Amino acid sequence: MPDLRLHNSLTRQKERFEPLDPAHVRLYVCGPTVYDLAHIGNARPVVVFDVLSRLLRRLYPRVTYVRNVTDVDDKINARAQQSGEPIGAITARTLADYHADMAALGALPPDVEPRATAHIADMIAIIERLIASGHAYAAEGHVLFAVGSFPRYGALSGRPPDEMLAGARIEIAPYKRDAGDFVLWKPSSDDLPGWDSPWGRGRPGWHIECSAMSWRYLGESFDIHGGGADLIFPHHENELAQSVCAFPGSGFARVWVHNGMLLVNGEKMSKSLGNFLTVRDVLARGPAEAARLLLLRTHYRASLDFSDFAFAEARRELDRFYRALERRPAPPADTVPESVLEALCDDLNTPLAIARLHELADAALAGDAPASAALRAGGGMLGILQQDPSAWFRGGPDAAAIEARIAERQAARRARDFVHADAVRQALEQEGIVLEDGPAGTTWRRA
RNA sequence: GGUCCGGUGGCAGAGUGGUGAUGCAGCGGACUGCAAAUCCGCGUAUGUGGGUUCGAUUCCCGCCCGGACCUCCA
Repeated sequence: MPDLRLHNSLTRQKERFEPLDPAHVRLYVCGPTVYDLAHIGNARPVVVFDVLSRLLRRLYPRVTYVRNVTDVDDKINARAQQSGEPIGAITARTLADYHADMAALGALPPDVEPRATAHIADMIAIIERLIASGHAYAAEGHVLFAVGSFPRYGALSGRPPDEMLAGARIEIAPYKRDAGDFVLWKPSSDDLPGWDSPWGRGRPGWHIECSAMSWRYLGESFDIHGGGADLIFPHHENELAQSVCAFPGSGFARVWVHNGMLLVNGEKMSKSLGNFLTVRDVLARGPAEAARLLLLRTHYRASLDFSDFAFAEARRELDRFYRALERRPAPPADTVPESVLEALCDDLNTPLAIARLHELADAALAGDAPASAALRAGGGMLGILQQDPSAWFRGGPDAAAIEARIAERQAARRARDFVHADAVRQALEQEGIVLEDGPAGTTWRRA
């Protein structure tokens, strides 16, 4: 079994992964803020960390994967105000949609999916600890984290605190001691969600929930913290500062893993730019499995330019894999080939793992049944190639009607009426159905 | 402006201090009634200028280009 090596954003180096407790690996990933449909950029970390969790489960006896749900947030409040829909309804509906979309992309649910609103007491407990230890202060109903109290502030994002503020385009609230201080707790007016606290009725700042929920489910120190690269600053920097100051001596997350951004036409996909493509949009254009493969064809830390062309290409690649599986049916096997495991263990090199799958597909097409079994098992590590090839090629409605027309063509061919036979072929081709004549008869697939 | 990341064939995309993976597309051939698929074969790439080295795509420096973060963001 190869050693797992991961790139740690904290050290900016690839390091050998050594769990705090080899009997129990703990992973925390930042999840969605539930106010709108997930876009394909939101799906990238889900798919990436799904692969990481599958790999960890293969390598270690027990893994706890926590992914939070942010269900208290000013974007949610704004959405509710704008549409008139109650906050609870928005978050419940959006979370259900999120679950459906991520399941369609083949992502397994995390072990724990805690919601921020269910952990207000944990957040208050951490804030109290921070105040007691001099790392936070209350001012005008707010509680702020004092960045000056934490010398290592800026280490994760690589920004010395003073420089960090020079170009910041934020208006500095007058009650802040230091321009970089950030909100742990803020007051809520009556029309906004709020909870009673030692500082009055209010709601949490953005970062504190992750400190609270990771603490609650994984402890003061855990192994891996994941999320999008855009979260490094300020979210993860702040989270790290809060947690380490609240629990002195703890290391918080040992390894920080960040996925690169998804681009559309060379620009970052983001809600503010309005150029986002929802997972739904993507699923309407092609198979979910092709979307998943597309997300894994690029190394997770690199940026990935989403395009229809790449989506179609991913689909053709899957055609090849499923063709190999169909030609050489293999019993289910869960012996993941070493070549695939080795690629994944090298900082989750999914593009290389996919290249290794192609080697197996070649062997399977040449008649090697064990290679076919290995292909399916290796695909399983990536969360692909688990469906029946027949469903991949011929799934969907109208199968019976298509079969009937193929039979009609076969009759024509037997009668050597090739004009009629070709007319049927062409008609089906117009409908996106490709026929393949072989020694065992004619088979078909959707192009 | 500050910090960081990256520039590999037509496209996508890995690895590597010493003959440059893999896929898609393209071309030629085999196979096929015709196709499709498959198989065989072919071609084309390391942004740029220096440095280190016997040798650099790989390490170092400058430059150019692209992107991210510094504000909600996956």
